[in-house]
Amino acid sequence: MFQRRNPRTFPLLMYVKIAINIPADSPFTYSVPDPLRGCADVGKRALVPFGSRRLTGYIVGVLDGPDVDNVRDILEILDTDPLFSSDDLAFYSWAASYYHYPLGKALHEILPGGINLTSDRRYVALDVSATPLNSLPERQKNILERLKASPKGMSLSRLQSLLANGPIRKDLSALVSANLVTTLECLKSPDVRKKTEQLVSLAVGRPSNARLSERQKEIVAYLERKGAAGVDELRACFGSHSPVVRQLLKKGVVALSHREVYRSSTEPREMRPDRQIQLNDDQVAAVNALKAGLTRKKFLSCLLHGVTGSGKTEVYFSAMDHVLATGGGALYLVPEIGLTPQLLHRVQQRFQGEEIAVLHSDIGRGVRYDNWRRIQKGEIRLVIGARSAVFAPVPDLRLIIVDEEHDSSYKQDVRMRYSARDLAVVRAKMSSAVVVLGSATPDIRSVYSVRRGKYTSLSLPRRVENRPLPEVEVVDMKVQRDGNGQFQVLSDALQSALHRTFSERRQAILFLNRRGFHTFLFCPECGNALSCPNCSVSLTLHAKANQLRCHYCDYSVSTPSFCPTCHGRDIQFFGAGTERLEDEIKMTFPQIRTSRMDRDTTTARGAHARILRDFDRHEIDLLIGTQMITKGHDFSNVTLVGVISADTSLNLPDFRAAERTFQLLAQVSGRGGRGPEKAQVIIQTFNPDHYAILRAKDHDYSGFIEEELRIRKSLNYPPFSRMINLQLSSLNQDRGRQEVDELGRRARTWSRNPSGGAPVVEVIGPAEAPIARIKNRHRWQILLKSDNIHALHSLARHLILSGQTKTLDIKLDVDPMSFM
DNA sequence: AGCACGCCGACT
DNA sequence: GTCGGCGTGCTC
Repeated sequence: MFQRRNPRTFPLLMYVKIAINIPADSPFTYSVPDPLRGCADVGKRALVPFGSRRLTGYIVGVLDGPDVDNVRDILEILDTDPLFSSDDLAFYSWAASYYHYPLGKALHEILPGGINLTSDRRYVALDVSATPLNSLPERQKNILERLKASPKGMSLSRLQSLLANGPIRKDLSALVSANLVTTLECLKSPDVRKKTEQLVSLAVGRPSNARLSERQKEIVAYLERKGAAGVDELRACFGSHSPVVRQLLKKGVVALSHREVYRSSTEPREMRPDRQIQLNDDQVAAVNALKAGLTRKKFLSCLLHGVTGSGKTEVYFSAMDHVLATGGGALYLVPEIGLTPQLLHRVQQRFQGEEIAVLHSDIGRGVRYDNWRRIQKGEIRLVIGARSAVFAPVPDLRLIIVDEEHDSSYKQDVRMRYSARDLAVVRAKMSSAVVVLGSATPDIRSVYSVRRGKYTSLSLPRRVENRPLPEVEVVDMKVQRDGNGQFQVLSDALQSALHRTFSERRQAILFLNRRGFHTFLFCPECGNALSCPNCSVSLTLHAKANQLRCHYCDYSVSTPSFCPTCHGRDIQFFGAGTERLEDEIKMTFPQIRTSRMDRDTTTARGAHARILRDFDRHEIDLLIGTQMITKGHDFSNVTLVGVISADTSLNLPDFRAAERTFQLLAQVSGRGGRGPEKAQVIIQTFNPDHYAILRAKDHDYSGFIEEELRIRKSLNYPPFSRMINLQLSSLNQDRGRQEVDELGRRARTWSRNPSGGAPVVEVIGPAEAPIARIKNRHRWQILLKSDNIHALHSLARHLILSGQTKTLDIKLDVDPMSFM
C-alpha cells in the first residue's frame, strides 16, 4: 500500500488508494489519468468523483494495477507538495486503527481545516415556459417561483430555510422528474487558501537607457539591491509607490508577479538577551540523560517526575536546544489551557531567531494551514501546541515533550477519541525519538511503566531555591454549621485565613470544582430537583440572567416561582456555584477585589489572559475559579489557596476518581508558595479520612501511588488491564434498550475463553450511562476490560460491526478517561 | 456522511 | 390504490 515508485519512469497505468472523509473503513481505488501521473504522490489531496458527488480525498498509497473493478479516474490533484510524508501517514494510520476510527475521517480531522473542495447539490429551474404551471400543487409552484428568482440555483438547505412549511424533498424530486428542475453538482471553493502578495521585480531584458525620475530611480536601486520586493515592503520603504511602479511597469523596467506569503501565529517581539539560567544538580542529571538518549537516536521514553516548581521547563528547554542545534525537530505539547502567552513568550525568549509554530484551537485557519505546510517542509522545526499538535508533520522528529502528562485534556472525547499523551509515545517509537512525559503528579500508568522498565525515570525532587511546599490543612465540613444548623460554604478556618491574607496585602485563590456542584432548584414537596426535559441532569441556576440552564444541551427557562411538577411554592436553592461563592465572598469581604475565572467569564478571546495578568499585577486580591486555575501559573504573591470542596471529583462515577482528586489537590496546592513567603492550603471536605485527601495533605505522592496501585491491582483496573467503553445511544428508548441488551449478550458469548475458564475479555454492563439522556438520546454503555489487548480490540471491532444500526449508535472509546 | 432504493402504514 | 415515512446498503 505504501510502496514507492521510481520518479523517472511512470507506469503506463497508475492507480492510487484514496481515503475519503466518510465512515468507511478502507480507502478507495482510483485510476490516475495521463496528465496527472507525474504528480500523484502519497500525502497530496485529490478531487475524486464519488457517487453523484465530488469529494476531496487523501492519497494514501500508489499501485500499478487495479485491485477492484469499475475504477474511476481522479479529477485533479489539489496540492503541489504533500501535506504529510509516508512516515507521518504510518503514524496516522496506526492511530486511526487503534482508536477504531475510519482513516479518511481521521486524516480529515488531523489536517488543517477548511482546505477541502466538496460538491454541493444545487437545484436549478429549467426554462420551460410552455408548461401549464397552474396544474402543479401549490407547494411545487412556490418552490419553482423561488428557484426561478435565483438563476444560479439553490441548495436544498437554503431552499428549505426559505420555505418554512414542512419538508420539501419530495416536492423537489417531483419537479426534477417532471423536467421542470434540474440538479447541478457545484464545487464549493475552500474557506482557506494560500495567501499571496504582488511582487515587484526588475524585468528581464529591461531597457537599459530608460529615462527615470528620481522616485523611479530610488525604487529601481532598491530592487537591484534586493532582487524583488512585495508591495507591502515597498509601501513601508517608499510610502505611496503605486503610481511610480505603474510608470516603471509601462516603461518595461519592472514586472509584476505573485508570491505566497505565510501567515504567522507568532509576532516577532522585542527580546531581552536571554539570561543564563544555572541548572541545579537534579536538572543537570535529567538533561544529561536526555542528551545521551538524543545522541543515540534510538527510541527512549522518560518520565520526568518533578514536584511543582522544580524547574521542569528548563529541562525541556535544554533538551529542545540540543535537538535544534543538531538539526532535528521538536514537539512541545501542553494541556489545552496551559498554553498561555507567558509560556509562548518564554519559549520565544529562550529560542531567539528560531521560528516557532503554535498549533491549538484558537489559532485561525489560515495560520494553521501555513504553519502546517512550513512544518512539513522543514522550515519550522519547533512546534508548540495542545493535543492536536501531536500530529504535526515534523520531519526528522527527535524529541516530544508532554508537559503535565497526567492532564485529562490530552484525551479527546469526541470524534476520534485519542490520547495525545499515549500517541506521543507511539510516535516517538515510530520515529526513533525521545519522549519526555513531565508532571508533578504523573499518571499512575506512567509510574507503572517505569516499574516494568518501559520508561526511564528522571526526577526533580526539590523545588528551585529549595522553597518549601505549602502547609496543607484539611477541614471537616460535616461539623461546620452556621447558626441555623445549615452547612456552610466557607468554613471558619478558611474565613479567618482569608482575613489574614488580605490584611497582609497578599493574594488568595479559591478553587471550586463546579461539575456536579452547581446551584440547582429543589422542591421539598415532591422531592424533585428541577431537571432538563432533554437530558437527565439538573438545571443550573444562572442568577444574572434569572434563568435555569442545562449544562449539556443549552436548554433554558426563566426561573419558575413554583414547582412545574407539583406546583409547590416552596422551591429552594441548593449547592454553590462560582457565582454564588463570589456573592458570599463579597458579603463577607466587601472591600476586596475578586475575579472569577470559569467557562462563563473566559469565552471572549483573550479574557483568560487578561484575568491572569490583572491577578499577576495585584489588581485583583482573590481569584475564584474552576479547573482552569490549577494549571501551571506562577503567582509569587499568593499565600493562600482554598479548595471549597474536595468531594465533587471524589464522587464521580469513575475508577480514577481518587487519582483525579489527588492530582487536583496536589496541583492546586502547588499554586501557592511560588514566592519567598510560605503559603497555606486549606481543603474543605466531607471525607477528611479518604486516602487521596490525606496523602495530598502530606504531599505524599509515592504513598498515594502505592495505595492506589494496590486497589487497582485487586480490581484488575488499569494499569493492570486495558479498557474500551462502548458508548451506545438511541432516540428510541425501548428499541434502543433491546438492541443494547442483545449486544451485551453477544459480547458475553464472544468473550468466552474457548478453552474454558474466565472470559478473555470481561464484559461490564450494559448499563444506563451516568447521564442517561442527552439531547433526547437515551444512553447506555458496555465496558470491556482485559489484559489481552488483541482480544479486547478484536471483540470491540466485532461488536461495532455487528451492532451498528441506524437506530443504535455505537461509539468506541479506547482507554476511556471519563465515563460520563 | 449523503444518497438511492425498497418496503410497509395512513390517506384520497 | 399511492404518498411518504424510515430502514438498508453502497459509494472506487
